[in-house]
Amino acid sequence: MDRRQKKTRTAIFCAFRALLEKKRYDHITVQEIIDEANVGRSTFYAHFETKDSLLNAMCEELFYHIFEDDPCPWVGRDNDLEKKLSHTLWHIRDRKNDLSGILLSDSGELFMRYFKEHLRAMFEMYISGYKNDVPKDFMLNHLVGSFAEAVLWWIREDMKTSPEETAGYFMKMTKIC
Amino acid sequence: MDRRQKKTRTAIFCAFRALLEKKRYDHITVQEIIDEANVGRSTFYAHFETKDSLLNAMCEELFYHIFEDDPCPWVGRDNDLEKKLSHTLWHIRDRKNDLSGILLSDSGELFMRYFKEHLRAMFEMYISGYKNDVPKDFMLNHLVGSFAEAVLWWIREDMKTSPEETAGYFMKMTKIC
DNA sequence: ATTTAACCGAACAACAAGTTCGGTATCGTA
DNA sequence: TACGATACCGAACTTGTTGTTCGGTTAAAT
Repeated sequence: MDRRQKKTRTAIFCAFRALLEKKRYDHITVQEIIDEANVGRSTFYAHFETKDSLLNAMCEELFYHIFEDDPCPWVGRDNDLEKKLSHTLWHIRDRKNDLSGILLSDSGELFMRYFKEHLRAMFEMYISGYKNDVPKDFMLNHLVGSFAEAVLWWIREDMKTSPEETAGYFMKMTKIC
Repeated sequence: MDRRQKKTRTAIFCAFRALLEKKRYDHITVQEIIDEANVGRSTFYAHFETKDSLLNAMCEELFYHIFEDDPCPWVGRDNDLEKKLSHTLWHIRDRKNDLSGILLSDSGELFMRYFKEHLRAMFEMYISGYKNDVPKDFMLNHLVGSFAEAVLWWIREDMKTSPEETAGYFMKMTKIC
């Protein structure tokens, strides 16, 4: 990939992130993005079809690193949920700078959607063998929703507690062990 | 309030809801709303400053009925969380027609934000006396997030299970009793 | 050094937001 | 029933956004 392309792409991503911390997604204009990024109008549209495409592309790059870059060292070894969650939190901390701004922004829900999709896949694998009288997808929604909340809390607290401690809080609130 | 105003207001609300089931909030134009509602352009702006104002107004009307219309018959009597939650679910079921479309829509997160605000106030009251080594606001986020997920699941299932049964599922996943 | 490809930016058409205003229809009330 | 108030209508207009086009410029790759 051409150096210029990478430069433009990251400039647009950075500008977009910076703007998201200031205002809501649907109030941001392409004009503002290219001004902030110092990029020509036609260049923007050479990279992304629309503002929505930009959103998608950024989410994919962002969450790829957290969930798919690393082949889950605990899968197949043991089935300790707390360990898995800590592991995930470590990855999230690695991406702190990229993540915290947008997840805490006015439009955080947009990114949360992608985040939850990945979480869902993770928990799905874990609870496949679990048995109680609560419907499977109820459990899944519950775990995904509450863990996502935990991550948000953690970011808001500037990640002062350790990944292990934070995962511990989650386990202490959840009846599944 | 003038009959004509009420008529216009509800026509706009209905149109807005109908459109939300078809497309995302930020892709809906004022033009589409007034076409769907059969209302003049200037009339729309006489009622609402912007599309965002419309969103706010609709949320307020919607969640008012669920959370504030009824003076919480259980407050001060006992402290049974499960009862409180069932009670809330009954109210939600009353508003099923107005709620389900928008909460399941592409822009459901927008409404969820309001919904969670109310849930937060509700849980806050409940856990004020509760003690364990998990931070208070972590607990609050956890409960709000996971109960919101429970409601979404319930709506998606077309509310086939009873409010009591559904609240029971929630309690079975939550370590707080 | 040369070729290839990305970037620039001005100009443009299509469309959306929000305002204004004179005219019409409907409401609440006497 | 009549009358005054007021809500609604809709066309026209300004301003701002989107997405495209194209000829010229700059920088990467080899």
